[in-house]
Amino acid sequence: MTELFENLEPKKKERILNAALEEFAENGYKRASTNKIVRQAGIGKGMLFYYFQNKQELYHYLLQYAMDIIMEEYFQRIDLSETDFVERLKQAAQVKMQCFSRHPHIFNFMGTFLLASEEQLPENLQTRFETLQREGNARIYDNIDRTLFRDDIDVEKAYHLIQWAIEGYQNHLKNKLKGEKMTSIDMSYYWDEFYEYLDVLKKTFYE
Amino acid sequence: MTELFENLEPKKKERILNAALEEFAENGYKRASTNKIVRQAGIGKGMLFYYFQNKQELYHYLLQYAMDIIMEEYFQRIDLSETDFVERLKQAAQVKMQCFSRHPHIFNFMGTFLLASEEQLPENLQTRFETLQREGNARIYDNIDRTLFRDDIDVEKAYHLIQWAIEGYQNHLKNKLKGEKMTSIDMSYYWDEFYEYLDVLKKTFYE
DNA sequence: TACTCATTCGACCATACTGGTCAATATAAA
DNA sequence: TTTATATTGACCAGTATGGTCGAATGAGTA
Repeated sequence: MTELFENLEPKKKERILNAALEEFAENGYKRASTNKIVRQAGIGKGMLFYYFQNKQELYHYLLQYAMDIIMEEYFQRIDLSETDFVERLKQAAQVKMQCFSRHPHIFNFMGTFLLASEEQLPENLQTRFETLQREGNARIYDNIDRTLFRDDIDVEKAYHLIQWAIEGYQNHLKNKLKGEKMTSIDMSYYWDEFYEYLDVLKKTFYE
Repeated sequence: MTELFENLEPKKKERILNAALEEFAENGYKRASTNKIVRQAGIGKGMLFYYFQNKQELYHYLLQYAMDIIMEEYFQRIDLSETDFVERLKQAAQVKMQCFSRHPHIFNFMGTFLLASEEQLPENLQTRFETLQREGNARIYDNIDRTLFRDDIDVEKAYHLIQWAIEGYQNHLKNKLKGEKMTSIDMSYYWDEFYEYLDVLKKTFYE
């Protein structure tokens, strides 16, 4: 069925993808409205069900699509040769930001999916998802130089605390910038602030 | 209108409160269903609109109620004489947990309210809400002994990093225990683990 | 031109649920 | 018995749902 969709003009395809990702991101699977999606995408109702058999097939397609992007444009680009944990996370944050600016709805979509886990996935998607999680973990923890840490603390705990702190900053920023147009914001200020926080983390957790 | 509700048998009152808090917590204001609330509370549809003029009045009542509880059973019980920042947050976490076990839906309800901010509040609730926020901040940051921190880092940044890290642990725990019945969990293990994380924070951020 | 076949649309469908009403009761008090 | 209060759920008009389908359009071809 979906070959029809694949062969669409890229612009139209993207409009539909974005509309659908956004709607599912905001409302989860069950509550997302196909009516809103077609309205937002600027196509007739019939087309959506011409490309996809039903709402569920569309959703599964989006999941596959989102996982592919996160794998290829985020996880795979995290530099495993960087052995400094904080630097690794710094680089990961940069790559994530690039990925986000190219695909603004992907992360919200995945976030809603993770939070809700509303419906059982078919097996291929389920295993794909588990692979994704494993790869994500590996890209953060593999090949880290543990000797950088002060030796009076548990390194595993340090990993977690640093990660939580960084996620905290990112959430804090997301809240602060909520509502503002991303294009009109000077990000360099926030990157600098972010780096300052990272320096504090290094100073405190490294010896 | 609400005096009728206030004078209800406590058990019935509580059933209605819990049903409503849960429904609004899960769905936000607009999507919450009064039908589900009455079904869950085990009362007839008519009664809800006998106690409250309409959905909105019910919602505002719940907001007031939730804010009162958070103020009196959470914020006010945070010990301002504890000047050690980490210890302050530790004690706050304990008090929060007590409050949570007495009122399991309050925090989810407030969380959804904060996240969505769907509708404009009447002035009295709005100012009440701002007071609550101010008090919450004060209870965390007032009368902290800043000299405990190592002097090669910015104390304000340390505040934030520590707070984010602790929130991170709490979220991590919430996810981990999601689905499990709270009553069947041995919390003492997780408290110990939590304290270990706090010790790491002290070791790293204090001098 | 005439015929074919892939696209595209949106009115339409049965179904479900919404917040809120109200006439009918049950219960209790006087 | 009368009066006042509590309680119910069938009912209302309105909205939204996922999905269908006949008709129209357009492109390519013979």
